[in-house]
Amino acid sequence: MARYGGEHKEATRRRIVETAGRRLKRDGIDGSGIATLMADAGLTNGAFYAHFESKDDLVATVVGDQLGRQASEFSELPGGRAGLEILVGEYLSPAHRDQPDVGCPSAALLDEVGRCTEATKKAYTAGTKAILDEICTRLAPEDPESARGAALALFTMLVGSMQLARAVSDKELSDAVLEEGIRNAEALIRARTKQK
Amino acid sequence: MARYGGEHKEATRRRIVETAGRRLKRDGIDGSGIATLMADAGLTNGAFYAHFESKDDLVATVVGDQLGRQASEFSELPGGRAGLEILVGEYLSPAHRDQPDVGCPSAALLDEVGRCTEATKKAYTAGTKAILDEICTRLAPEDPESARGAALALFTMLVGSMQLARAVSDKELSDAVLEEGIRNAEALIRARTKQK
DNA sequence: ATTATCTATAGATCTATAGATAATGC
DNA sequence: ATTATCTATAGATCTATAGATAATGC
Repeated sequence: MARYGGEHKEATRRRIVETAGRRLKRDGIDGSGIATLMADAGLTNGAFYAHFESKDDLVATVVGDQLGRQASEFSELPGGRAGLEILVGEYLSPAHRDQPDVGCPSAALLDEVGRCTEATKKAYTAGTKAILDEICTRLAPEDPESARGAALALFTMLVGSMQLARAVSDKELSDAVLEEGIRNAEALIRARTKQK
Repeated sequence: MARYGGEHKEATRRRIVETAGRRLKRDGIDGSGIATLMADAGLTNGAFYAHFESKDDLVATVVGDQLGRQASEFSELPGGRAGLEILVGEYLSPAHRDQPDVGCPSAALLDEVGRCTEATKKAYTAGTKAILDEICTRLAPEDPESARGAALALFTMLVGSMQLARAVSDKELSDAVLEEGIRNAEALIRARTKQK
C-alpha cells in the first residue's frame, strides 16, 4: 500500500502542522488564512483538504500538537524547584516576548482558544493538564495533587505576564512586567517548596 | 454649527463604540466585521467611515474606551484590601467567565492586542497603567509604588485565570481554575497588606 | 441647505470544492 | 495505475469608497 514511500503524505501533514503552529502563534487564528498556511509549508491552498477536513480541524490539530510539544519540553526540565526556576527565567525573557511564533501557544492564543470549537478546546485542555502535572510534580514531589493551586497560580501568572508584556507599547513597562513576573514567580516557587 | 441638535452624531459614535466593545469581546477583533459592528449599533456598514478612519481606528478607540471604563469602575471600589477582595470575587466568578461580552477587555482580547497597531497598544497601555495604579493604592496606601510587583502579580493572575477558565473544555477544571484563582489572589492580597 | 446615514459596488481575501496534472512505484 | 498536489473557481465575506437619500434646522 501507499505510494511515495509510504510516509510522504504523513510527512507533509506533519510539516503543515509545524509551520501552521508558527504562523498561528504569529498572526493569530482568525488572522491566518489557509492559502498563507499552505504557502508556509511550500504548498498551494488546494492541497489543504487532502490533509484536513476544515480549518477548524487543522486548528484543533495544531493546538493539540503545540501543547503536546510544550508538555514534553517541560518534562525534560530538571526535577524539583530547579527545573521550575529555569522554566520561569526562559519563559519571562525578552527573547520569548519578541518571538511569539516559536514561543508558548497559550501566551499567543489563549483568548482565541476560548472562542474556538469544542474539538480545539479539548485538545487544549488535554495538553494543559499534562503541563500542570509537570509543574505539580516539581512543586510537591511527595504529593503533587496538593500543589494544584500553586501550579495554577504559576501558570496563569506566566501566561498573563507574557501577554501583557507583548500588548504594552511602553518598552520600559514591558521589561518591568517580565522582571517583576520573574520575582513573583520565584517567590511563589520558594514559598511552596519550603512549606509542607 | 452642527445640525441634528449638535450631539446627534456624537451620540451615534458613542453608541458604536459601546456596542463594538461588546462584539469585539465576544467574537474577537479579527472575528468581527464592520457590517456586523454597525448592525449591532442599528446602522449599515456605509455609515462607518463617517465616524472612523478605519477599522484599526475603531479598535484603538474601543480598546481605550473599554480600559477607561474598567479603570473608573475600579476607582469606585472601596479603598484598601476590602476593595480588592470584592474585585477578585467578582472577577473570578462563573458569571464573568460565561459573559465575556460584558466582561474584562484584557481577559477577552489581550493576546490579540499584542498583534494590533501601535495606536491600539498605546490606548491599551494608558488604561492598564491607570488600573495598576488603582491596585497599587489599595495594596499599599502609604507607598503605592512599592506594590507595583504585587499589583502586576494580581493583574496577570486574574487575566490568565479567566482566559484559562474560558479555554478549557472540562467544566470541573474550569470551576477549579476560578476557585483556586480566588484563593491564590486572596493569599497574595493578605501577604502584601500584612507585611510592610 | 446641510449632513447623517443608506445603497451599491469595487477589489481583495476567505473557506471549500472539482477536475487536471505530474510524480511516483509497480 | 495511483495519488499528492496544483489550477481554477464558486460563493461568501472583508475593508473601503462614491454617490443617493432622507431627515433635520434654519
